[in-house]
Amino acid sequence: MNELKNALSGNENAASHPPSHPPSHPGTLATSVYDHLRQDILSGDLAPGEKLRSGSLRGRYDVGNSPLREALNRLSVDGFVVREDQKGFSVANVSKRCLEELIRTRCWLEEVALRESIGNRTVEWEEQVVLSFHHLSRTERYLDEKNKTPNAKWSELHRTFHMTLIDRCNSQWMLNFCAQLYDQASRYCQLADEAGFIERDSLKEHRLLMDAAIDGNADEAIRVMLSHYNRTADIILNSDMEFFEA
Amino acid sequence: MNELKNALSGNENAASHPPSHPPSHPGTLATSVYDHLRQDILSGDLAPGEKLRSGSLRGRYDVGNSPLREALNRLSVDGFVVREDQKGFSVANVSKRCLEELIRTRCWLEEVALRESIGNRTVEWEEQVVLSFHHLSRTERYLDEKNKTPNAKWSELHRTFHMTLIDRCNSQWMLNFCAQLYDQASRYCQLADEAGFIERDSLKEHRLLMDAAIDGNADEAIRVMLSHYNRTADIILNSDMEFFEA
DNA sequence: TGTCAAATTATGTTCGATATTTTAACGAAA
DNA sequence: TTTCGTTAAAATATCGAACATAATTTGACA
Repeated sequence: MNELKNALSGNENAASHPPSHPPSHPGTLATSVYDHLRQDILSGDLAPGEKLRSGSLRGRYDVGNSPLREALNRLSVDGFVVREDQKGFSVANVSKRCLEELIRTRCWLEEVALRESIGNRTVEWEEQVVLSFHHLSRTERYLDEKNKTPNAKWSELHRTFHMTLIDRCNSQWMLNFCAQLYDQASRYCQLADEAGFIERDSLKEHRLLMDAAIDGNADEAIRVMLSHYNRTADIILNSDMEFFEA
Repeated sequence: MNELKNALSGNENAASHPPSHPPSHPGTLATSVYDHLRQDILSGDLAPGEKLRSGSLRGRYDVGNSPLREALNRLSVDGFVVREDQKGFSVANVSKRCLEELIRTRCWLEEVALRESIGNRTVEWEEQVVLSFHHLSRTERYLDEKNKTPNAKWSELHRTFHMTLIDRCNSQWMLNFCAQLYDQASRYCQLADEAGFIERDSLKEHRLLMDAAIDGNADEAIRVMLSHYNRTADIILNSDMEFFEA
């Protein structure tokens, strides 16, 4: 009967539990809904602070109560969704203060992670870094230059590049934390993008970062990376995001 | 309409999931089960690697399927439970390698957090540190010195002391990460305790840590703290825990 | 205009149905 | 006899829908 379906979807990597960005295979409905919800929150399709009523979401994703609840619970631990006992779920809010805290934390962690990773560098790692940069450089930031439609492929490659840099830090915990912070920051980027983003030469910054990293120059790599993050944060903070201020 | 409500609820974001040790009030059944399960895993009552069948757990906690599933999902993001699509849940495994990774990560994060916290220190904070140490010093490590029955009160105060130290790091993310790592490490401690723990003068170590911290001597405080963590790790690694290796 | 209670809505939970995985049994080939 | 592969049966996980409970709104009344 559906052995065929099984055979086809069979080769899905276990990949333990590193939050891989590309939606994992719809092994269960709950997981599928989790991926979709996460994507919709990340993209701003579900606005910050928005109440997540089970009724409307059941319709939106065409699923029952149980898988929906599972997805929401997982997201609430991730920090994308806020749960209040007896009062349901809502999309996590954003604020300038939260963004500052987020970026600060991210800089702390990635500085350590990058230094370790560079300290443990191998030839394979250097090649991965070079390759992921190359892929990034060959991909357009926006699908449509006019409307600044974000290119999902670029987002994925950008994430891969940054995660590859710290990949050798030798701590799955660290990688998970950094991935979580990356995704949170990415949400701010996408939300700001909606409100008209400011272009800049991010490719050059990434090249500098890569060069320093594969040269084993940890101090320089960290310097470049931190200023890269801080500049990004400044741009977002100065953008006129509808969700900011009060 | 509800602009007012939004404005009011606006500043209560973040703090997503401050894992307070004392079981939160049974707001919902799922939350209650979450607390119990977490406690039982932490204490080793549910052994590492053990399969968590919904049937037996439903009986154990006397609840239905949904709240149980909710609790398990939350725990799986916390890292106490491993979820595999279509194959259910099981208690996270432990290993020497995992412990080393855990401690390494913890040292990285807490070094940053403690330095920041000391940098931002205030009179109130110093008083909190002194007080939490005092409470700790007045509480027995074991309820029963003979059998080395762990004193839950001491565990809670110990956690509070360490969390108070880094409380002023000015990042809820950092505090959540450190709390998560603390709880993971605490699980190893409790498991090792089962297998006969080695006593040591931990109070003296804590006093040194406190003294350096309230003196604003960050370097010394960090030195003491890291050696405290590493020594703890060594003791556990050298204990004959039944769950280690194969 | 303010307060309280009924009505309404939404959330949390239980239970039963369905799909998947695991276990066990059986039999053929080495 | 042992090993391996196949198949049926049991156990388990996932899901949907009805039920119970709590929060919120509505509207009557003072």
